[in-house]
Amino acid sequence: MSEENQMLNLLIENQDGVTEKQKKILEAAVEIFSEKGYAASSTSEIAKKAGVAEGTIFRHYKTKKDLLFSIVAPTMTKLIAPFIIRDLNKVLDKDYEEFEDFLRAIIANRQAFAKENTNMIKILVQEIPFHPELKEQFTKNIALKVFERLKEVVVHYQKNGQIIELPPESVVRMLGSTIIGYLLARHIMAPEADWNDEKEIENMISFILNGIKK
Amino acid sequence: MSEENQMLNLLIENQDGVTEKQKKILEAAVEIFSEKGYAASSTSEIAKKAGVAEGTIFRHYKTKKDLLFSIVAPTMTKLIAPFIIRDLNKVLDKDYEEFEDFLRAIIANRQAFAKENTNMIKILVQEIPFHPELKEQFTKNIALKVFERLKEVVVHYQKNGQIIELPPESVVRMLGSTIIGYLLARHIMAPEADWNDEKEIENMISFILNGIKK
Amino acid sequence: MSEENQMLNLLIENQDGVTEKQKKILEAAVEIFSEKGYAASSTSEIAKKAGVAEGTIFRHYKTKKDLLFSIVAPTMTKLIAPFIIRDLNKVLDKDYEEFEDFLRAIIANRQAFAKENTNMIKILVQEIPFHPELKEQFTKNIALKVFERLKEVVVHYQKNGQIIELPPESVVRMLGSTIIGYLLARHIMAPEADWNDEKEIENMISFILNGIKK
Amino acid sequence: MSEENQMLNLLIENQDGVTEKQKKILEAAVEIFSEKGYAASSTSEIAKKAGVAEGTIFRHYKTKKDLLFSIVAPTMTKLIAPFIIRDLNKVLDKDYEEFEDFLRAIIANRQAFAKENTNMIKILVQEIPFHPELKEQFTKNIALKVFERLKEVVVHYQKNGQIIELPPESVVRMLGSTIIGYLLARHIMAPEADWNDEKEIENMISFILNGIKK
DNA sequence: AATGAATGAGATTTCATTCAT
DNA sequence: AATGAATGAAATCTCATTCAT
Repeated sequence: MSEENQMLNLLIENQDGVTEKQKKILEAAVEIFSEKGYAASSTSEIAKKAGVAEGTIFRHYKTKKDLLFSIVAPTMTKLIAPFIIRDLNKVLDKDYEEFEDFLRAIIANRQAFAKENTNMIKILVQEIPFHPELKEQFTKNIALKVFERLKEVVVHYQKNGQIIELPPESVVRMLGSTIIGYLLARHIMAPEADWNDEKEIENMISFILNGIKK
Repeated sequence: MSEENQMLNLLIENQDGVTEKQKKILEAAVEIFSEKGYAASSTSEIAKKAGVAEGTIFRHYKTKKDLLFSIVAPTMTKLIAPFIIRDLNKVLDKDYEEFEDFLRAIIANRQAFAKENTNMIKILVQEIPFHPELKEQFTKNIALKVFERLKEVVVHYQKNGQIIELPPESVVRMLGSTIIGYLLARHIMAPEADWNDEKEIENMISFILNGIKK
Repeated sequence: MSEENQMLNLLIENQDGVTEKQKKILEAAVEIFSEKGYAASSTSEIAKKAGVAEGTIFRHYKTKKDLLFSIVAPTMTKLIAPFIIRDLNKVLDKDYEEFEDFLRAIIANRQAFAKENTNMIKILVQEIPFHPELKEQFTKNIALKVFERLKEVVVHYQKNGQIIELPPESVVRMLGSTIIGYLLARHIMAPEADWNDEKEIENMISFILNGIKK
Repeated sequence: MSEENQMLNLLIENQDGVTEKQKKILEAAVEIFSEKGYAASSTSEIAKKAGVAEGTIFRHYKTKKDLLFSIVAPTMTKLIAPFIIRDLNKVLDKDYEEFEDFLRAIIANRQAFAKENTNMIKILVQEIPFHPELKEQFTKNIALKVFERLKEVVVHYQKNGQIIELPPESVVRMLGSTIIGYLLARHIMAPEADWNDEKEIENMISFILNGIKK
């Protein structure tokens, strides 16, 4: 389980004074929230799975919503966005000569991320639409920041003549759709199907670069 | 409101013996489910919005889950899939000479669908992951059927030399990702942003056909 | 029990659409609140004593506080104040020639009231200090109105030379202290002691009129 | 604050081995109990206000009720009653010639007491009715003793012809009502109103002595 | 068919109290 | 002595569902 929850582990390590029980609570909550959705999960079930008394949950998190937010919010603000930015910086710094190499790198990177954070991603995807506070944080801390950075990347490769001169926002959106679409199908919607990742990714890169016109 | 719920209206018309109250219940349920999610919606709120007594809901639908299913299931089995298939048939029958025209037609068609069924789509997207029965129906009745039909279309255009010789499954998936990604962003995630649909769609078509390589 | 809760009965009769169960709930609540105080009373105990399910309480009163307020607030605004005013009006209209007769009448009247509303008075006395909303209502609807009216009475008897020329506010306060002090001791603090009401009241009247100086 | 809690300070000084923390706990408890009532106060809130850990309270007081009683009981048995008796003795010893002077002295004395012990008085008044043990102590240690002593005083002044020949119990009760009624209004019920103490007291004395008959 | 009061199981939350450190 | 994490019993409250009218 622990390998499957990279973000959660970082989240726990990142705070100090987290007791063993608290850790168990967070782990149980992530598992149950991701499986049933926040609203359909009961604190008593979380307590049971965590092996603590129900009261213990509320000693650490004032309300059930608090528990959700203390999982989701720092994951967005402290973990996801910074990591993505950092990775994009690496990419820009190393200055992949070829856009194709950049593409391959970023897909591999996101693929690894999705694999290691399936549950957390499920929670984000499911709960953000229902909690305006989360939606706002998501927009401000992830969507906009990552979008901006990716636009810079695109402009960079447009300048050195490797990418077509479409509006960079559109390019980013289509890039995003394609990659995220694949990752959702691969890890969230049909993880049990048997996928030939390598080939799928090669096809995807070729699609992105050349389209499907003969 | 009624214009925004094309599927719901068809759903209602398609059954006979649907009373006025039942209609109100379904309308209220769709609205509330899509706004808060199934698990966080209460039957009493639905009753209030529908202007009926709490008991009336249970006269028509044995359980709350029944209510959800009687909205979602027939929408999938009787409405969405057949419509898509029918539209795809139209496309094949009319034999759009150019794949680009086909693409343009199908995007316009799905765009119209998304616009007219925002709430229903939200419910589907949110609830399918949590209800295996729905997931199965979705897979069997929509995903597979549509996928199959689209594959035929792709093969058709591959045969007449307009589409590249990638595995048709991959082509369909990438086509799907790109189009669905756009529609979700456009109608579900950020419907309030001001979009220049025409231009976005042109860019998308050009991306699908030619990729982004210069 | 019913005879001991005149105000409660009026309260119930005064509203329409009060079900049998609701009546039982109000009766049980008044009894338990007056015995243990609001904060120390549990809704489950009230439900048990009322012979209803706990949920039934919350169907009629959104919160426990709501239950308290729906007992206390209308008692103050609709029952106590109007009744006192009405009685004082009777007094003024009948124009008791002698202040002493007025005094005797009002004491008898308040004595009867206290006897018939012990529980309700206990609740008022105990809870008003802890709930600003109630305190405000009490001040506005009872204290001030009754005070004003009593002042008029005092002025009336001052004018016709039966009462000394002290500031009427002070006279009213001292009158009030004496009478309320007696009633609280008699009905709330030591109701089980054996009281010779007639004699006590005569002494009190004589005290009020002549003081204790020989 | 410390000046406002004379009894509390005496209470603390009167016991030995009272640690600094214990003192803080008692101070916090008095403040919170008087503000919200015993039943509505939580030990955790008291701990927070006292600046100690939650467990620390229970190191010194076995239960929450213990905490209440260790504030209220000794205040009644060791402090209030002895003080009143002592003051009354002073009065008798000094042999105020005039009953009026005695009255003035005792009112001033009680006024000072009320001013310096508002919170403690609030707690007594609120909690005694709900705790039979406290009620009994109050009756035995305060009510009866003080009552007895006051009766002696009254008899004394009746003998030397300054007080009317009513039953001394009634005289004491009416004296008590009048004075306590004023003090409660003045310090507990409407402390924020602006009072002209001197004048009020003069009126009260004149009322007690001469009644309100012209 | 429709109502809406009533139910009771279960959800969230509070809180006095215990106990290992 | 002091801490504060942990407990679990009980409190408040919610809600799908039933049923008499």
